[in-house]
Amino acid sequence: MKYDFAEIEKKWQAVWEREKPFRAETGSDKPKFYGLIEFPYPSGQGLHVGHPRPFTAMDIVTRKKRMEGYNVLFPIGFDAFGLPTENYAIKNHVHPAAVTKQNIANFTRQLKMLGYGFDWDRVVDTTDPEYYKWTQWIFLQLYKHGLAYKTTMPVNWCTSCKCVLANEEVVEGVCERCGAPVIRKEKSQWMLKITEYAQRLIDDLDDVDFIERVKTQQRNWIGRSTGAEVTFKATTGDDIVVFTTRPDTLFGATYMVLSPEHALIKKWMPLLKNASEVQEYQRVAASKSDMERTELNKEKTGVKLDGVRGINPVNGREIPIFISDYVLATYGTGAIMAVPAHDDRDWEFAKKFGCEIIEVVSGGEDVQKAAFTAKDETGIMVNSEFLNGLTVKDAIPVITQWLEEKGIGKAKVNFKLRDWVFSRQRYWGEPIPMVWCDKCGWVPLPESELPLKLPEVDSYEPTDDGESPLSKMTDWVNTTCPHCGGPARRETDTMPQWAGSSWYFLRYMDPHNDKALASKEALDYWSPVDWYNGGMEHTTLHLLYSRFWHKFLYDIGVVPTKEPYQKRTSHGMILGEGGEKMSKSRGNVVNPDDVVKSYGADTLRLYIMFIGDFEQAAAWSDNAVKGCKRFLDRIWNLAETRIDGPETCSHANEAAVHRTIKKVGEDIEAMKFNTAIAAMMGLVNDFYDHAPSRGDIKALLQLLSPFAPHIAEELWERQGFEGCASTSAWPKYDESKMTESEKEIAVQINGKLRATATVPVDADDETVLAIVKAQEKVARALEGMEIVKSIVIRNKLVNLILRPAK
RNA sequence: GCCGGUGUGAUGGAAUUGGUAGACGUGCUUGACUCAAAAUCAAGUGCCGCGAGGCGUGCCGGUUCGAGUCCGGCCACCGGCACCA
Repeated sequence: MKYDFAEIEKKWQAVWEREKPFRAETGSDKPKFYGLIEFPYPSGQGLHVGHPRPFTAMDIVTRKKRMEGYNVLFPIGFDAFGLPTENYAIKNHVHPAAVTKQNIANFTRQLKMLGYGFDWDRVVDTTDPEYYKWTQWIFLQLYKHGLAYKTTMPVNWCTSCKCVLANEEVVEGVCERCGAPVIRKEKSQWMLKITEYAQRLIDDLDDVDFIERVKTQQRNWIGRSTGAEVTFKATTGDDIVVFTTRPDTLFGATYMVLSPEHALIKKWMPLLKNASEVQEYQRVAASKSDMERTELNKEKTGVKLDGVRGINPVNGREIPIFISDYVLATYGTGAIMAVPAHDDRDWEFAKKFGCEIIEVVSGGEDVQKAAFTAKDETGIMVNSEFLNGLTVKDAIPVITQWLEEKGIGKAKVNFKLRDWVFSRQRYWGEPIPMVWCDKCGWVPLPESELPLKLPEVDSYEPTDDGESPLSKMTDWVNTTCPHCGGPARRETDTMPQWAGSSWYFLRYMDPHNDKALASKEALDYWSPVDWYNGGMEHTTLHLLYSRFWHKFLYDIGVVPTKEPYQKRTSHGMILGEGGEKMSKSRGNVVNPDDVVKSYGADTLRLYIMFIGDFEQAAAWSDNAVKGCKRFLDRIWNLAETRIDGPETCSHANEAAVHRTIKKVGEDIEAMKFNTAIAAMMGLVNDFYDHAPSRGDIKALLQLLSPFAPHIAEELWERQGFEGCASTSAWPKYDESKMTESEKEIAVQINGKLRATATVPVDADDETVLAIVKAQEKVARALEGMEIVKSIVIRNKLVNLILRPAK
């Protein structure tokens, strides 16, 4: 009979649907294993072939863990709030909830079609009021602990989405999602104080097992720098506080620069002789978008304040003050001391504006020609009074202590990370459970009133004036103050998409709980997530946000661990046939439905794992898919009919079987799925040379089961093995059975490969050398030569170093 | 500019971590089966050379009996951050 994948896959999916072999049991005695994948956004296009890569990978890992005796939690859900659904709803005049329901049904069908061992009893949907009740609850806790606040500030505004974006959602000046330009807009926004957790978000990376590039990227984004805050006096008597990472260069500070938005400028304006010039510069700077401001980094601009000067606190020298947009209002104190001799940007500015350049670190080239920025031992302090002769490294603590003693400065740590802009002016998101009362200010909704449900509205259109569609719902907006009972208005902005995904992995632990986001028992049992695989694109978004929320929940005693995820890995993208990104416009999109129809889910699963290094991007190839189908066909041919005999390995295949068990097991743990599959292919090739025994086939089916579960189960049944392949015990290997009695080794002469020789395994050096020297090729090479040195590497090679005999 | 990564046949990619470079898959060539094709099975396939042999892991050098792997110096591409003081 032919391998009828369609029939087989249908059959086993029905069995799994009925018998639920992948259900996780909270509180079981077995060791627990919680494997997590990023839950998909249920878009109208359905599953993309990119999805099965991380999904299949974690399915394989968890299926193996289950076979190893773990109580596995491998859940799935839907991150269903978001703009594409809302936009689709607007365009087609349907309710976003209806669209969401439809899309989830389609995704569910596709995920089941691929045979994933999810626990389908734990599905979560972020748009379900029973779910977002708890998202709102967490927001209220953040508010009550002073970590949510509303403030008016310039924010990133996407001109196309008509919505505010978080800093993390702006990539190179454009919207991360739609690519439209982002401008700055002054708006009142809910903010979350992620900056309060900046240090811990960096520190605790040391305790988790994340791949290095994830850690580096997060550290980079949080952007910690150490230095000092120093107070300069102005000639007006005002304090100008600056932040510097190079307090050692303080004697070289020859001017100061304030950001155009700095508060002191307004105060000084009446004193300035060039006030109109300064105001004009401020106006131009304000009108620039972030993109313009950063793109225009070729030429520095600025204006000198005429009428106010600064005083360098280390030597009392009066120095000019400039305003320039190369100093950012949002970082440090919005003011800097400029040391042109040792900072490239300051140097460039000084050259243009004719500022003095004083060398205070020697060891570089002429500082009049270029700034000398080295911070290592190569530089020695000069022109710096009590710092002279010290290295930069040694000077920093000395000057910092001096500043502290004089009361004009102190050591300071700064972060690039900004607080999280948490409001969105859209409909399809969680309502923010806050009420504005003219008398009481912002008042949180009582927890008993959660969930605060989204009202039905006629139009989901975002408004051009930047107000949420909810603001037009006067019935909903107008309410009473929970505090004083007077008239009040609801907040009409909604939460960003990242809200629901910041804690969903907790809900999986106890998804139907209506008393808490999850029971203490479930949280204690399942926390933390043991292994979380997801995309690199979420490193400074979802991954960072959810670590922040989790730390907060830990602080208020809701969750038992400091970190949500013990291990984080990441997969590469699946590209189109030519190596280009898949897109509708290129016409190179591969639909999983089509692949499953032509080749079956098992082939797709196998191919997507065989396609290349899991962490690297890989291009789809229709031909290579066929190779995986061929592999399954060959297994089918071997095992379709029952092989009788004892369930032990055959003599001919024993070593290969044991080696493959070891290799596949280790490779799954290391996410080297491609080589695990290659090893199984090699074993099947061996079976074509030496017919497999009943035991040989059993081991193969068990190894195959996590990768291609349907065919493995079908053949398992046909062979009449006990139970199911997917619930059988993962096979064990025996190191002593892994090697044959003889081994082919390399024979080198003067380091060059000249022959090979077959020697008994673990033979002693003399025996090996005797065999090698007896080889014809070697004997010929030895003529007229003497052996200077013989190197024997056991079971690997022999290297003979020769020279002409005297 | 700073940080991280990658560079191996026609091609996707392997290489037990210093020990026979190219596993496994694709493609290609040849043979078997077939009227034929597809499918399948078998053999071959790094480059140059009829051959002996020589060359070969981005480039140049070094360490070593031995380097894809280690060290020094470059080049190219990809990703992150970026007037962050």
